[in-house]
Amino acid sequence: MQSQQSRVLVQLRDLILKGEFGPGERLAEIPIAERLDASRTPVRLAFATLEQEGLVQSSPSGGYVMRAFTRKEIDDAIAVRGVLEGMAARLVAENGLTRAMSEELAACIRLGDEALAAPVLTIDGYADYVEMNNRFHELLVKFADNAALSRAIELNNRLPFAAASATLPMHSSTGDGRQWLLITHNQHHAMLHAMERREGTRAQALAIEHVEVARMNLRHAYEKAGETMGLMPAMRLLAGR
Amino acid sequence: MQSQQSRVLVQLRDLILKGEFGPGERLAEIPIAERLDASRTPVRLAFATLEQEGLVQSSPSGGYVMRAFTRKEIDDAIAVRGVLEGMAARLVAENGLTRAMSEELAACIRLGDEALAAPVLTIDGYADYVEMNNRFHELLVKFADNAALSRAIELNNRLPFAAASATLPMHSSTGDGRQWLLITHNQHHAMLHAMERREGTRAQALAIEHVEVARMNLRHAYEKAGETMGLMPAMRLLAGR
DNA sequence: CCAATTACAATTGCATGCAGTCAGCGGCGA
DNA sequence: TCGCCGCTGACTGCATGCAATTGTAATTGG
Repeated sequence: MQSQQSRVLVQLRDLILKGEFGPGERLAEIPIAERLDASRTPVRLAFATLEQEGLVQSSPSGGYVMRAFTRKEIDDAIAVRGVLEGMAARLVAENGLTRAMSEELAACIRLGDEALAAPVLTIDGYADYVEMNNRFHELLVKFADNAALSRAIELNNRLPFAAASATLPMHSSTGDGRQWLLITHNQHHAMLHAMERREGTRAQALAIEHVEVARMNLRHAYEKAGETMGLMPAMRLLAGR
Repeated sequence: MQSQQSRVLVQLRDLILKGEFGPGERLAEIPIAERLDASRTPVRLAFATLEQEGLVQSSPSGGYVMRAFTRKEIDDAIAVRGVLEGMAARLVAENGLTRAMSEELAACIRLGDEALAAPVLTIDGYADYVEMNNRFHELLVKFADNAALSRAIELNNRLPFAAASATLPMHSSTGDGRQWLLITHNQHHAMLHAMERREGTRAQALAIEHVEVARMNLRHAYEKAGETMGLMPAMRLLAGR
């Protein structure tokens, strides 16, 4: 049995990321404590952590309010992810992949190949791709073997829509979703190829370019806000400009 | 009058960074609460924040213990700072400096010029240089106008010896300390020059190269651990390897 | 009718009580 | 003498009480 505070933290973060609270909304301790079946103390602890993560902000008059995210903030965070993952890819390439690392990444990519093999993308195939994508990015960071880099990427990924797979659902509503997955997956292939050949600069450039699709998805989501809102309730956290 | 929890957080972080606690040492709530003249609650809040910052870690059996930092961790964090500040410099260069920004950076650099003008570096001149250095790096990040980038750099700088001026005292004990300051300050000049001319790639490369001096200082400090320990008590947080 | 002031209710920040748990120490047995 | 077991003391995690402050609403005065 885990502690109350970690349970509350996870559940509260989930609620926030599900768009349960509107931007600027006051987050009162007592209702949340009752809702998560805990006392106010672990809730306050969770707030302190969530403030560090940038999901809530402390109100000058006390207490915490839900943050709003501008489009620029998300876009900037994705750009930062590109630079950080670019560093990770470069480090992996420069340090060289062991046989085991290479295998693990290749196995991961093969899962993506299979998910995209069918001419029409099923829901399951899509879910498989998302999982593969998350795994690939995690492995990349892990193999870079740089704790500060891992921390920076983790912090950055806590922002809504900044993480690797966060913007994937945005174009799934359109017919050409599969096409973009093919393109980004080709970048995965190229990154592995570059890292295996110790081409650090190429691997880095690919990782940086890789996030441009995410930025494009974000742009797309803003234009079709109505459609994406349905499948991504957290969109309401994005303030107008 | 500020809140207890922010006061305790700042004071406790100071104590830690002054090397008050040894690596692995258990940080008991009650003695710390008494020492900082607060109750256990704000101390617990501060621990939660400090854990996010990576300065303390929660013990599996409850409570928190002081973290130890390996040499590789610090070295890696400095490398991450190089990449992030490189991104900042590139963004500033690409977006273009306004007249006011350019002036502010130039004024900052002039202070450095003055501090280094004397043939022998006085204590005051050294302190001026440190302040100028901090300011220059702060301005760089601020002018990049990217919140996610600022956050990442701030988090990274919380690690001991990762921040811009943290490794400066390390070679001040040696006679050639002024020489290295001249070199790094020349890099400041070059970065401003590159940014004014919108040479993004050059500005980025300079910022990345800029941290190599810090890494060298760290190496130096390890070799002369005995000397540096006197003026930087936090060195005891660095575990052997 | 509007604005200002006051009173009240709710909520936060902090302190502390309480129970569960872990660690350290001493004693006992082999 | 060494190792193991049990006990006790302390500390953490959590809940809750209390005071101060803020936000709100109602009432009164202009």
